[in-house]
Amino acid sequence: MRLSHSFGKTLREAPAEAELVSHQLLIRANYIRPVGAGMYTFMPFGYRVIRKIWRILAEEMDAIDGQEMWMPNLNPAALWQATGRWNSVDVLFKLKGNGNREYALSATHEEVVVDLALREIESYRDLPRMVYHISKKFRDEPRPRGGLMRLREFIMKDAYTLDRSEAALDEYYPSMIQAYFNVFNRCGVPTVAINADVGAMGGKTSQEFTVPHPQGEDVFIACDNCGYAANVEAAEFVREGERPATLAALTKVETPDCKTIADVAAFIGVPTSQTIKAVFYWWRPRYVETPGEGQLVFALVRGDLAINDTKLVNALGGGFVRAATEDEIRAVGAVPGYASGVGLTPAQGLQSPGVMVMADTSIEYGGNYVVGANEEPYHYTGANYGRDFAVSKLADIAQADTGHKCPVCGGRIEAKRAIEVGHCFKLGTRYSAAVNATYLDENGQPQLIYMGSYGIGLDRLMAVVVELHNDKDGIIWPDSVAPYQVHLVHIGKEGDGTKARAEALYERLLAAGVEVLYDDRDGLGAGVKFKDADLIGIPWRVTVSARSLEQGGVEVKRRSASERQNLTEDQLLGLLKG
RNA sequence: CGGGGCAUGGCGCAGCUUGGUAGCGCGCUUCAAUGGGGUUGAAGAGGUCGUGGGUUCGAGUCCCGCUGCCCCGACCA
Repeated sequence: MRLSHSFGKTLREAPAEAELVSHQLLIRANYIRPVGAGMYTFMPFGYRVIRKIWRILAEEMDAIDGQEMWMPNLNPAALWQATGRWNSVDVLFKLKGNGNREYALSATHEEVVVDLALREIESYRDLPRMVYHISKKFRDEPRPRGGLMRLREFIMKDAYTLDRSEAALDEYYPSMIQAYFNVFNRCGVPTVAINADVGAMGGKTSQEFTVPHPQGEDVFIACDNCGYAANVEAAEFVREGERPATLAALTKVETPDCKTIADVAAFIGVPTSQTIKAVFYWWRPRYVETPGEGQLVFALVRGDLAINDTKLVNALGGGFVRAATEDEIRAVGAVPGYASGVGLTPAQGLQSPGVMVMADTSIEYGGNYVVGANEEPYHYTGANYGRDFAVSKLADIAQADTGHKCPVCGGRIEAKRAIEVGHCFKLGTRYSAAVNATYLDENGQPQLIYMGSYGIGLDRLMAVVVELHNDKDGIIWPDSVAPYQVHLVHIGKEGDGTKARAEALYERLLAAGVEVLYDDRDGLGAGVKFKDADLIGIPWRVTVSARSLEQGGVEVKRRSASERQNLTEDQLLGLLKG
């Protein structure tokens, strides 16, 4: 490619709104251009990087018996209604065609795949199968951000496995995990696989592939001692503390202006771990909030811990929660700031009368608590679980954090930020059951197909590569995903004969099958061309100039290194081919 | 959805406090010089100041509405 013919150009300054390094560099170096919030055009260089990642993905998927196909991005509403996700996936883009026909833009492709499986898979002889495709996904994200990090329209490799049984899926699963590590390693992105919440995907378990990064959106828990790693939405930890030997009497004390745990603990003179925090949520079964649907959920956790919403939802068996309003709280007889389970009658379940009181198991690891009196401005001291208040359900709903005890080895865990670049889900029969996708086993009996789904966002992966591979001058692409292998730079003035030599080398490299970006622009100083080369970040820089010719040929420099060496053209070809 | 910020030429910004018909750097065009780290000089092109309304003799500037974009949070397959 001749730079003199390339579409678009590099920018000296990035747009002010670009904050992430990858965002700034990808725009400055002419890889991407913004179109709207969460929408980007991949310029020619950028698209070449996407194609490189594409090829790596295809190779790794093919290596584990994957078959690449291509599914539509426009889906009939019926497909999504059949699995129940038409109304439960909040980020689903919905649109209407002529008349009343409704469609969804593909947010993912479980629906299409399970519908295909329903039609194509008849016998156990048709299993197992693995199909994948690389195409656009559309999600109405409330807040796109970070350039390519979170988009409304993005490119995803999504693979789907169809198996006879859970055991068969379990057997295959590790090869997919390995393929994922291969993909990320080949792209120069070392990842950590962590246990994660399955979220709206449904299913049993999932592994998230993340890259530790200070500006990542995910928080995960890691144990340096044993290697335990999990997303905070799923991370477990050991509750520490003991029940006191003697239980104090329940005593009401006046606590003026004590609306937070810290206030109360300081006022009474106890550690926060000797208090119980009460948090109110409004739970509803579907994302869409309908008046009259849903109910208040009262969540309790020991005062030194915090509640994790996702864990709470899982403990409730699904649905959605938001913070309850003050009116909703008062309606059940609790007082915001002075609330506790004392005096409340816990419901047996979501459908039963009474107040749903969810408590973290941590309240069992302590006692003689300071809790709200449900009366302003009073708290109780000496409150004990079981004697003074009851709960609907004890569950693991507290968020693990730095300093807590590892559930595996008892070591100290740490909370870290990370970017999620891939996710593997064991879906089980979540989708096949919804549409009754079955096969006939050896006995002629219909059995549900076991599914798995496995995604990698190409755009986000590209951004992460840049986050990990750059310096003050620009991008430093790993060879595997670089848009070109060689950045050929010509420096010289008209009539000095250098241009002809550069042109000849360009033709020779092309003939040898080398991917070359050739800076053939006339009249530019060496500084401009070198700055652009550094910004664009192609692995090899090859310079043809009067100086290089005097020294016998071409000057060769790795983008990642500072040394330069002079080689003959033959040596250069040998280097690139070797 | 809650909080904050921004919107002036392709990009980065000034002008707004105190209303008087828009300016700087980069980039772009032309010419000349330079020719190994965003080089230099000269001459140019390019903006109904996001949008709708209001106040005013007069609005980029003041007031109200809307839209878009960015950041934090919520949310997030």
